[in-house]
Amino acid sequence: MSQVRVRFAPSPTGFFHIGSARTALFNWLYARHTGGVFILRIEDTDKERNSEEFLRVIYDSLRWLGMDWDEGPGVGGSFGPYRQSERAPIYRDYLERLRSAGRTYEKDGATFFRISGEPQVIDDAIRGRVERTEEKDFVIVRSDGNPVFHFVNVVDDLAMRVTHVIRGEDHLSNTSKHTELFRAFGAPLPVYAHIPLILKQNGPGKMSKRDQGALIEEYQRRGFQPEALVNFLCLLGWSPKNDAEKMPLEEIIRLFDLPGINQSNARFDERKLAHMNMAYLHDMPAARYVPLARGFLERGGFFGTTPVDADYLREVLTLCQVKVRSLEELPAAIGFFFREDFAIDPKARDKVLAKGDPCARLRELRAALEQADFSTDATLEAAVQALAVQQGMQTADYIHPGRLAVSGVSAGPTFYGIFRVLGRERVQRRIDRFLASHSPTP
RNA sequence: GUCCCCAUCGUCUAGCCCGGUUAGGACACUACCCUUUCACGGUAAGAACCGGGGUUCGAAUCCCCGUGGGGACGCCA
Repeated sequence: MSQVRVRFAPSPTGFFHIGSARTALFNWLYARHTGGVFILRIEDTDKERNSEEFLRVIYDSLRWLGMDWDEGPGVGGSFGPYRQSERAPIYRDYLERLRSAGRTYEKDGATFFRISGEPQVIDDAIRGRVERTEEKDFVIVRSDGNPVFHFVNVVDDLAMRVTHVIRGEDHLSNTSKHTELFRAFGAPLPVYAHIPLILKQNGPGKMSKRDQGALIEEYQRRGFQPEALVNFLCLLGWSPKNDAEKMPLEEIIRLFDLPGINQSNARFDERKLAHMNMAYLHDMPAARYVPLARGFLERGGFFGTTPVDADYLREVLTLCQVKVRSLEELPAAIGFFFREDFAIDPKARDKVLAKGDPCARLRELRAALEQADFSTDATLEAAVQALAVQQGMQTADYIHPGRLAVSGVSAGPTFYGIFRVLGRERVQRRIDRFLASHSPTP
């Protein structure tokens, strides 16, 4: 069989969303799996609703997710141009073929296609045999002279020698129009593969651009890993059948195939996506994680104009690496490492202050820290344990007020790690400040 | 309304094609362990074959009918 040629054909009429990304991904994966060609074609025949901004979002999102196209805008190819708005002469030629075959007629200024009315049968790669009979002639050229989706879609698939049409199930009912056209051109049908839809996580219906968590650029902005999103997305409607979930892209490409795609719609679950993203973050080597996190924080203006010490930042980031599900949680998680004016969580404070004599413990801790070895977590732990034994206290009696005094919250990375990274001077200063504002004594 | 597609834990799914499983995994949830926090990690528990008819010794698996869900019915794509 000849080389597989698939295409992703978005129209730039809105932001790029999860459903489109998954359709693109399945096409891309199939092309890479088979050694075929992945074509990007822009379906911009609706002049009213197109915008250059949306077009840019499509390119950016595809690139961000790592889906490179072999033919299409920017890279060219033998079957261009790849924007439908630039293919008018081709559509004229094909229209003429239909006209001379007596398959068109004019009405109200528009050009209609005369259907055969024969039952249209396809052998869908995912759904099997599907039969549907088209009942009405339909418009292929609007009265303003612009050709319509069904027509240009088929003409381009024909002209671009597309072998497999992998698209959402919402097109299944349209397929009878398309096969009518293919047959009118005397052309063989491509292989159709109608993939299940992604349903919104709350409420009925398929996911749309306006739904929570629907936009790809949103995940990019929030610091999700594109590999994690790709991994999550490929598992929505497809399974490697071996219980594997987190897989390297090469593995996904190797295992991906049309028969592995299931037939029922899948509901989007942001919690599972968050978990996948966390898994990617955790497994990332520091050499990659640190610059990535740093870049994200810089873009968000986290450091302001203050220069950061690279070594200190690396310590902070690696200490907190296992604490975040996505990079967007980073600023809140590491803020206290970079500023003295961090807020004290009132609930945590009330809880700590309610038990025993935390201020006395803090004074003891501060004094003990004078001699403590800050070089490793273990030496700090030993120092605090020795202090507890000496005072007849629990280490927890020091840990909880200590954590609150230096970070303002009750949760975070390991207590000793925070002290080690912050360093003696800063820890003592924060304890002093906490004591000054929270001691019951005058 | 007409037509098309689909149906396993709350969610994503394996198993179905080629009938015989304690119906498996993951997310989420719960408990315990670890860390005297939280998270991570570990262990355990709960949790599903939409309903009804067939076929069969035997049905999640094959067939039919319901029901439910989704989609399409534009001079949108």
